[in-house]
Amino acid sequence: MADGYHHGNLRQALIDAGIRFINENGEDALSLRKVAAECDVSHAAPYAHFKDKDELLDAMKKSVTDKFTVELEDAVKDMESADEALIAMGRAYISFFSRNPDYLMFLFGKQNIAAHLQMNKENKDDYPPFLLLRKYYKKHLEENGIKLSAKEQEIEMIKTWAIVHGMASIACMKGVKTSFDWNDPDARLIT
Amino acid sequence: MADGYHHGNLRQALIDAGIRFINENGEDALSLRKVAAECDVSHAAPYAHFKDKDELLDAMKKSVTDKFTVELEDAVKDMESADEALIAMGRAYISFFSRNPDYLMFLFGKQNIAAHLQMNKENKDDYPPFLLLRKYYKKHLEENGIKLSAKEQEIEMIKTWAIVHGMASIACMKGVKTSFDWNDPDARLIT
DNA sequence: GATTAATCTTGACAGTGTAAAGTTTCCTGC
DNA sequence: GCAGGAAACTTTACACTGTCAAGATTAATC
Repeated sequence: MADGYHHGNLRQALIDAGIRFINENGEDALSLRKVAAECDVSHAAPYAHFKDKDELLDAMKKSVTDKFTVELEDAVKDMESADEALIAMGRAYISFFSRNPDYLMFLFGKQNIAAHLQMNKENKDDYPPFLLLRKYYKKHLEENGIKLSAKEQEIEMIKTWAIVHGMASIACMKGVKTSFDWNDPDARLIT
Repeated sequence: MADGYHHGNLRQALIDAGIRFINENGEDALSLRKVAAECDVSHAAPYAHFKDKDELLDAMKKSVTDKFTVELEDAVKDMESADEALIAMGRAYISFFSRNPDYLMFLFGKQNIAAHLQMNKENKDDYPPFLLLRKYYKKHLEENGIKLSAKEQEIEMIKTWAIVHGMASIACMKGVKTSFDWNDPDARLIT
């Protein structure tokens, strides 16, 4: 069912080829026509599945985000305490982008992560990794008997996310060389 | 001297027009030809001043980085203690990108900040904002009589930078809505 | 088996970055 | 003052891009 005029599953093939392509050549070099060619299909074929280039990029971002979320969930899954879970999550977060530095800017580059996820407007901050953080951060507060106001809670949580996301960002800055070893397990991330 | 065949100061005019353009239309919409047209000059004229589009973009980034650095230095200048200086610097950092969210991805988007700054290869991490942080962080350690190994020092400093840069990044994520007020002076940034 | 919808191809168009060759102006030494 | 060369700019050209419209092919439905 993959031969002949109809491709079979072109939509997914385009997404996969696109992700493979930016891994090898970077986002800038990606063009609709090359992705189409990679799938042995004419340059206008993608328009049967995506409104425009951005819609393909959004689908690719969603696919990468899914992989990212799975890694975070895996890291957290066998941890006994919420504290351990948070640390494991932070390490997985940084590790993911250290291994795939191009993904950081691919995912957050346009900064409208709401666009490629279909976030419902009532609950705007349901970015999956953020949801996971929120869940374990709450658990962490409970387990340690820490009482904070809703506002303080949000601030502390964002600070936790910020340090992790900031480290991932710095780790991905090719121009800045630090003596920091991003995979050093001795470097504590969460205070 | 700005009329006729020779423009006078086309190089700077292109940089300024380019920055103005991405402020209004975003980086994606920027093209060499439009910037050239904005300066009333033919589409190939920029090649007398820049090797290619990337070189113009690098010059624009350098210009934005300079403005950014000035703001950081201004924020720090009248502070008495290094602790105050660090906090002021962090707020100025976040404030700058909160006011100009497009700049964050413009500066760090390609992640090769070494490219648009002429960093000498011996001292790779002399990114101006980073140099400023290093200076005041050292002062902070001295003033408070804190003794750390070189490695610990680096780790703590990166953590400080990470939380500030991470907050700036999150503040710029249009898709993620937090209840965090990025200009709230009560939100302490440095521990 | 005819109709219809989905998928894909072909051809076209304006916009892009960039290179080559030609034109205009400025600058320097005499 | 003026030749000659360097710098700045224009014109022309080309390959590549995203996107649209029209047509061809296949799959799905009744």
